[in-house]
Amino acid sequence: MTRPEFLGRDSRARQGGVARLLRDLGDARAPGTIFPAVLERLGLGDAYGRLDTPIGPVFVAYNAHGVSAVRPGGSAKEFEAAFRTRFGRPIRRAGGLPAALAGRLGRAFRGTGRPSVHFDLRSVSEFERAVLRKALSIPRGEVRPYGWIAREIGRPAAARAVGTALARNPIPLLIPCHRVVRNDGRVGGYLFGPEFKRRVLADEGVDVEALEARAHAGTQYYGSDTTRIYCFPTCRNARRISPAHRVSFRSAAEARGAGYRPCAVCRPSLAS
DNA sequence: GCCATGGCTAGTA
DNA sequence: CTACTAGCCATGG
Repeated sequence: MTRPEFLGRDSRARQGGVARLLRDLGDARAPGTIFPAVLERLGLGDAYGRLDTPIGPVFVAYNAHGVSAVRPGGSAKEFEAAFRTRFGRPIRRAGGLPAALAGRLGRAFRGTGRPSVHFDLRSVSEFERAVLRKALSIPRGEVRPYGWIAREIGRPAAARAVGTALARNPIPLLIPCHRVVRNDGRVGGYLFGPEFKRRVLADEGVDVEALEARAHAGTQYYGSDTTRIYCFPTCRNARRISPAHRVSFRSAAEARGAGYRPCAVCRPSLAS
């Protein structure tokens, strides 16, 4: 049996004490009906609060392990119902979000400062965790294809499964599944609809029009004829290429054929 | 270039 | 085992 894994900088430190004890109880297969009740009694169950963000109000659920769920808009009742359906455990409304958490969340949603929010991803599979972790590495203002995530996590043929994994992202927006797009540059699907995805991306500074213009033109990569390196067009390096030195490629094969090598930052392709 | 269709894919309920 | 997908690629009009 594999140990649960958590994302976050000091996740190791969080595995001590009561949380550790309770998790071990979980490993010993404590009955699912008792386990949440114990957590609840110790104040370690899930609570949630509402938060205003640049893209509107969101509900955020959290517990001792970190943020467990996020959902934009809707009513408190809907959020509670969705949470219970998804996780099968109770949730209670917090009077207000703890000040420290509210501060971290505010910075995370605004994209300022270093990321400092922990996530509770105990309920997701190994594969989904790998996908979500990789999505987390896509910088604000940039996008990467589904197929890129698949390659990066060592499952180059699992692009479609990456889509289904992202569709089940329990913590959208904070884990930026909206930054994952189709290989041809089109925006692709989203939990809350493609329009919402476009809006969030635009809010982060992505030029969605340019994205689609490139899809239209069949441009997948930009290269610099001075460095002979090619990038995803939204890569921070690609954005520094002056128009005079910028070259468009329709495929990695074309770029390589022209003597260009992949950017080490955005890693547009790993093999051949 | 567009769109539709079908095959193929890997992971989940 | 079946029946789903926020995909991808090739093909044909």
